[in-house]
Amino acid sequence: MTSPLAIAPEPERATEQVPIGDDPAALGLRERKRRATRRSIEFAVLELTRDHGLDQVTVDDISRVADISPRTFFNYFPSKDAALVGDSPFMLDGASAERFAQAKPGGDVLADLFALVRELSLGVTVDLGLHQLRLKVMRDYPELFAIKVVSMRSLETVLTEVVERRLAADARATGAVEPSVGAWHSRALLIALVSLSTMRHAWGRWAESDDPDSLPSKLDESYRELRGLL
Amino acid sequence: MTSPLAIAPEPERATEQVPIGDDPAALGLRERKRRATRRSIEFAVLELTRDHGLDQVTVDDISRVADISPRTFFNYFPSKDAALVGDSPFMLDGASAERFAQAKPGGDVLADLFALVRELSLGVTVDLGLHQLRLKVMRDYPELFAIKVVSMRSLETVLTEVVERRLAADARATGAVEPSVGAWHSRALLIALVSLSTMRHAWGRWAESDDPDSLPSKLDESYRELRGLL
DNA sequence: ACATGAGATTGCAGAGTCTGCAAGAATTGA
DNA sequence: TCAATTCTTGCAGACTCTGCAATCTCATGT
Repeated sequence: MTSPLAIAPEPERATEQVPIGDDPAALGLRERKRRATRRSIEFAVLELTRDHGLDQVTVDDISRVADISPRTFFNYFPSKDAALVGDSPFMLDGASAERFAQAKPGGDVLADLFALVRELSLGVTVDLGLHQLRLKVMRDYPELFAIKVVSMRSLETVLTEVVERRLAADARATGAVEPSVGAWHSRALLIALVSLSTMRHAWGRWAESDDPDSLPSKLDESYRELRGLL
Repeated sequence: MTSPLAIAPEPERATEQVPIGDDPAALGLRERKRRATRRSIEFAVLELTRDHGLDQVTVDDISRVADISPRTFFNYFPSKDAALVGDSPFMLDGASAERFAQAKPGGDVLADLFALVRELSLGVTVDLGLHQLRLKVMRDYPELFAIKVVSMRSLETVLTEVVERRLAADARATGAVEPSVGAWHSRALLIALVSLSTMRHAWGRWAESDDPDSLPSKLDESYRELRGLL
């Protein structure tokens, strides 16, 4: 074990150089090859798992199928698990986060947060085949959900931070002086956690469904159900 | 990797023979030794981590400090991580679960569930020294929270199942025919997830605090804050 | 007290994950 | 085409974890 739960993707490749909308052909040969390799690894690990079972797949197997050396596998993923679960479908970009953090005060923070997440989910472009294969495998091995959840841990941090900023801005605007900074943090954390579990709920139902485009609507449903709970 | 995330404690030791209230001396020598060994392993891994860092601790080190063979380590814990995070403080026992599942219909499921969890948390008897050491280490390495969360995955399953039974019983009693079984399951899952994230919230604040007995009150606070959100 | 069996500990061999390093191959930009 | 950069690969090595079989310890009935 290097550090427990090495799941996050590679330590941030430089995205600066890559053309924004990641056009198909506008990419250099290097980047295209890299993506292809990454994809073939993800396919390999999923197919092998589907066909032989979660515990029966070794990095050697994966590498053989993906046609790379075992060493190269670890240039792409920090662990076997990471290749299995893939990246988080939710990626908060700075601009949206800023907009949320500085929305007009007095609004419903939870509702706004969900609107934000929903918007992000619209931008999710999944590789169809990969996506469906992954969902199928995850249905067979629910343990993977847990890994997936852990891989979203960074999202928890980011969400908490942005909610905290929002709460602070709100309070500043309305003049309502909340007790302490700690209280805001606590509240922000709770909001983030509840949102995340609702996202997880939606995500799970999305995984069960057969419509890869239904994530936003699942999010809506889960959010509505959440409000109904209370 | 055997199965990803081997974190759950040993495959259910027979609890039948052990005197109910696990009295100190009433236990056989065997059981007492076993507990001592387990404890010394947990201590060893935490102390080593505190002193040398999460990534610098090997099973060999742990075994040396705990004075057992490396092989024996794995007789007690399925993985290094498992020893690090220890058992879940929440353990749903059959009787309480049953009582919850069959409570009078029409009640507030979420509230009842929290009452149940709160009650469980009262029964948590933590080894003071171990507990505080663990919290200290977890403060230094927040990644461990993620592992802890994963280790509570079984709780998610159990909670969902019991909530589902409760919902079913409720509906049967009131005659209100919910659409489908799937809807119940979905609802139960959401309730379980939201409860878990609130528990996690409380747990985190408990970990930050210095009062090892404050878990129930933290749960109350988090629950109240949750209701305030909506 | 003693024999017997169930349960625990240990060493060993072996499979598997993951890292650092350095040499060699491919891509890029000028 | 040349030089800089970036990738891939093989190799050695540290570490995690499992199955097996020998040995030792505790529990139990007589």
